Amino acid sequence: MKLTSKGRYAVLALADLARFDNINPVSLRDISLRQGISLDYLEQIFSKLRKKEIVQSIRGTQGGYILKKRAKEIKLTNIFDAVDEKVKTVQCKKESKKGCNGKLTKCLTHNLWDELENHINNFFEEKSLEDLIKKDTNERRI
Amino acid sequence: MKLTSKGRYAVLALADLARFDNINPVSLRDISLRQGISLDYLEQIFSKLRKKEIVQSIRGTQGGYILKKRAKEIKLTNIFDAVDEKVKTVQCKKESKKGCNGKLTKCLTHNLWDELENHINNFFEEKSLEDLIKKDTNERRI
DNA sequence: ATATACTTGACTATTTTAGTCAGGTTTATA
DNA sequence: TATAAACCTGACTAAAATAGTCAAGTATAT
Ligand code: FES
Ligand code: FES
Repeated sequence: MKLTSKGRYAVLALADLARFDNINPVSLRDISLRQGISLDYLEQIFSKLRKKEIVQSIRGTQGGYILKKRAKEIKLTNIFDAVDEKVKTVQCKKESKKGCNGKLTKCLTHNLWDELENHINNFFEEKSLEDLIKKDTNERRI
Repeated sequence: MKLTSKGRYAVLALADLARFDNINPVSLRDISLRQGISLDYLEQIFSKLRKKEIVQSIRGTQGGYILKKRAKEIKLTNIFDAVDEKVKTVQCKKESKKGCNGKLTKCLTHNLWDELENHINNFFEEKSLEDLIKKDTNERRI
């Protein structure tokens, strides 16, 4: 059960962006250098973030990205949703009445995994980008 | 971020085992048939569970496995630990002082992922096998 | 003009997962 | 004591997912 680097990078890059956002657009090149993430990979990620209206792009020289919403309004849920990082604990299709291997009833552990999924998603619903940069500023990191 | 089937199967198989445990040893063949898990795969899993003293094997005809501890005392944590299903959210080594890409300080998101890891592990610490079969018996499933 | 920086889609190496397979050993029971 | 049920072990492998790379653009501030 692990977090993929796509999700991890998306949040990291946005946290970086959020810190410089108030001044100028931030170029992916800068984020790439500061955070050690491949530029090409960042582009893939930001393309998705833009489509979900989490960031806005500004083209041309001195261009870059800015947040499209306030940091407080961007929850981890929104970010993960944008980059298709999803939490999946059950094996069956959740909507279906059928169980794990096409059985007629849900398996012994179905409810447990469902609870787990909610438990994790709650965490993502609660945390916003703002929480991240607030905490960080206190500790003075780069 | 998803649960692997090794972890899912381990818990499912143990839940099945726990329900019949009071009478006779339960053979992997039975679990395999009831839960639709490959016998060979189950053997791999139970070998690990045995090494961590979660189950005990009884060889020969009419043999099988029984729980080595009370269902109440077997937490999901113990099961996941046995089968090497681990929660991994940070990219860096947790013990090390260094950050994500060998940087000198921890990255912007390190604390966040660490919180997440704890959040998930708390869930596993709280749930025992007993919780699972109790809940199930109420609902009469197979 | 031109360099900077966004944009897109296809492609690929690596790693992880989810098993399979073969060849054992042990022991209850007929 | 023969035999079949069931545990035991390690090596192997196909498929899926991940984590990128690469190529070929377009837009715009200076
Ligand atoms: S996880 Fe849903 S039925 Fe098994
Ligand atoms: S996750 Fe630990 S430093 Fe980035």
